[in-house]
Amino acid sequence: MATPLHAWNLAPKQAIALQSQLAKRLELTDRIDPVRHIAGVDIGFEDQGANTRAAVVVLRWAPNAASHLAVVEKVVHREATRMPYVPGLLSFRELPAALGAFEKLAMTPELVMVDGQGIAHPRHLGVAAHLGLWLDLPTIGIAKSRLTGSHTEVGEARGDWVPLTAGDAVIGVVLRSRAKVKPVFVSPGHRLCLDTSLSWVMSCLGATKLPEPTRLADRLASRRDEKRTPAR
DNA sequence: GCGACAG
DNA sequence: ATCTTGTCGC
Repeated sequence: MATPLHAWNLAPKQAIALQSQLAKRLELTDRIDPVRHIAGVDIGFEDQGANTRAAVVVLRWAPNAASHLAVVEKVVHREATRMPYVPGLLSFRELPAALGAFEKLAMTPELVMVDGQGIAHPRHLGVAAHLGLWLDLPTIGIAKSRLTGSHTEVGEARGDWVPLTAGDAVIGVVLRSRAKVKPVFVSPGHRLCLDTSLSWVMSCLGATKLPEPTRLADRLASRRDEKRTPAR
């Protein structure tokens, strides 16, 4: 039978085929509404991996207001883990829970930043790209390490960056988001070009290496957060 | 055949 | 990702 247009519990071979099909639908040019809110998404695991914990944090984007980058909504969603971690197939493991979190979200952000790769993926469909297609929202992938592609050394000053390439194609940038700290890998997910993706990430940088949306989602998705905020 | 390999 | 304490440095 034909490969289903979408599904989560797929055998690796089917999942790979689906990624190649979905990648054809990606829009890598800007198609974004005026930004008022930016969401950060990240996934964590509990009970030795048996359960998946998805976190979405929405920040206000108002450059000239006191409420700039203030948190306006937070959501945590848990569900049983369905797939193991397989390099290149991360979205099949993390997206079900992420979508569950978005369903609980009261508002819709105009831009979404995801912890992981966008198109900087073997078949151009990293978690950020896959999520962008599913939600039909502009997404950007910010990964803490490299999955694929090659690059030269990055300058050590905050803001320095070099292109991440795969053959002749530029699939992302390696950005030194913080002086002397391991760089992050930025790549567009959906409905944005690389230049725009990079400028959004840079404009959301705070005092740490991760842009605020992703940093806060990271904290919420992590077990570390429970120690700060008693479970409930 | 031998590495590399987001979270 | 997760298991985990202290410790080096701005």
